[in-house]
Amino acid sequence: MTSANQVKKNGNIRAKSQVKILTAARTEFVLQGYRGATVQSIADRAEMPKANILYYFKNKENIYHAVLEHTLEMWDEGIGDIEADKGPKVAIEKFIEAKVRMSFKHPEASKIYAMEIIQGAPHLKDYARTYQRQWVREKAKLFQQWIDNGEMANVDPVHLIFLIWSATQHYADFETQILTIMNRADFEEDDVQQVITFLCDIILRGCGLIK
Amino acid sequence: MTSANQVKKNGNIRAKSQVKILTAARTEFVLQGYRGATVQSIADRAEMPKANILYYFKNKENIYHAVLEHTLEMWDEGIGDIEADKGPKVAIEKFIEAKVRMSFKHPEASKIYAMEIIQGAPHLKDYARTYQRQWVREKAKLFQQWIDNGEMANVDPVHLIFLIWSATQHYADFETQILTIMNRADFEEDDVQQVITFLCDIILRGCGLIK
DNA sequence: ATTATTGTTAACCATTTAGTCAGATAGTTA
DNA sequence: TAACTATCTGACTAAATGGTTAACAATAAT
Repeated sequence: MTSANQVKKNGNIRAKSQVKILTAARTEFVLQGYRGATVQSIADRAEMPKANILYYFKNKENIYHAVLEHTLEMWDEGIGDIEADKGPKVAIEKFIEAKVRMSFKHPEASKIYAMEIIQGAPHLKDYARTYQRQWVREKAKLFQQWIDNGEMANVDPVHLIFLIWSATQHYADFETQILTIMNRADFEEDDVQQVITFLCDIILRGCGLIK
Repeated sequence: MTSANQVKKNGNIRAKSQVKILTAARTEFVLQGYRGATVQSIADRAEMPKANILYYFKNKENIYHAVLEHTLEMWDEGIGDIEADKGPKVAIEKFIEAKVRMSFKHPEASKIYAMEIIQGAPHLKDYARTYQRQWVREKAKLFQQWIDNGEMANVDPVHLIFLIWSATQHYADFETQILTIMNRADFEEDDVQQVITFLCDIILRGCGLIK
């Protein structure tokens, strides 16, 4: 057996175990918070002995860091960028759609991030924060150009970004409440589409981009 | 000394201690979550011995319940109702303003509520949930009437309520992130006013209520 | 076949934590 | 003053928790 295959086989067990652990951990961290999630509860959910968990991750904090990192990566990827070349209407539409789909597809990711921020982002490194500031600055500048060109109404670009973030993430973070209010057990594709339509409609009109 | 005064004096110590404890507890619960906040940490913040805390509240869960209850009461009061008699424009304006002011004035209240919902509302009794469903139904009906009368654009009333909730509460829950992005240490009255203006502007236009 | 590496697990330990309790102190009433 | 009640607090306990260790099992390399 070649060296490459060997690494792959070992790596497989390792990778599979880690995924299993991180999946269980993500759920526990959402359900119980950082302190409330115990290594034992993660082990139970992953159906492994506790010691096995600590064989793959040195300690609880490392598990959390891995979960957080994975979450942020996925979030970044899934949302991608705002496409500047097709004008504000398409840009905002695409962005809202991406964020709404992300919220319905991976609510736990949004929840973990939300809890982290609510508690004052104690585990988030500075680079994550400054990176975000940079991102917002950049996009705000883009919106401002469209405003200056008369392509959209004169609304504060930074607050517009906050509005889109909050309105879309709400469906992930407040899932429980929304399901209760709508008297539903689960969301379906129709619901997702309806939210996208609603938000695009109202925000685009709010920005003077339709009608 | 009369019996009334006696009760008042005893009640004063009791009441004052309880307020001190609940204030400290609220902060700890926001910062560390339910499990992360220890009775000792609450005691430290309240500058009392731990045993004294447990003299006034039978156990940790009782402290949390008291915090939660107080939070919900305050939230209800502060927001009040949607005033139906002056039409949709004024109603939405007033509602947004009340919610934004609340978010900036009592961010911890919103944060505790948000964390509770994110984790699946494990401590929230059914009455709180069904009460909310009732509230939303009622207000949605009101919006629907305005829509049917041609007084505002045809937007989904329930999602409109979600939008206003999310957009306003965002400034409380994501305080940390927003301050970082805006590169500020604190919010000032001007910021509050700006948010109110921005949100009213964009949402009212989104509902076809201005321009 | 033997050795080395990787994975698995029960048993154990030190520390933290919620909650108890008995006794001290201060304030109130008769 | 004496009895009574509310407040306060250090010292304690039982359970839970994060993490270690040492022995064992499976797999791969030589």
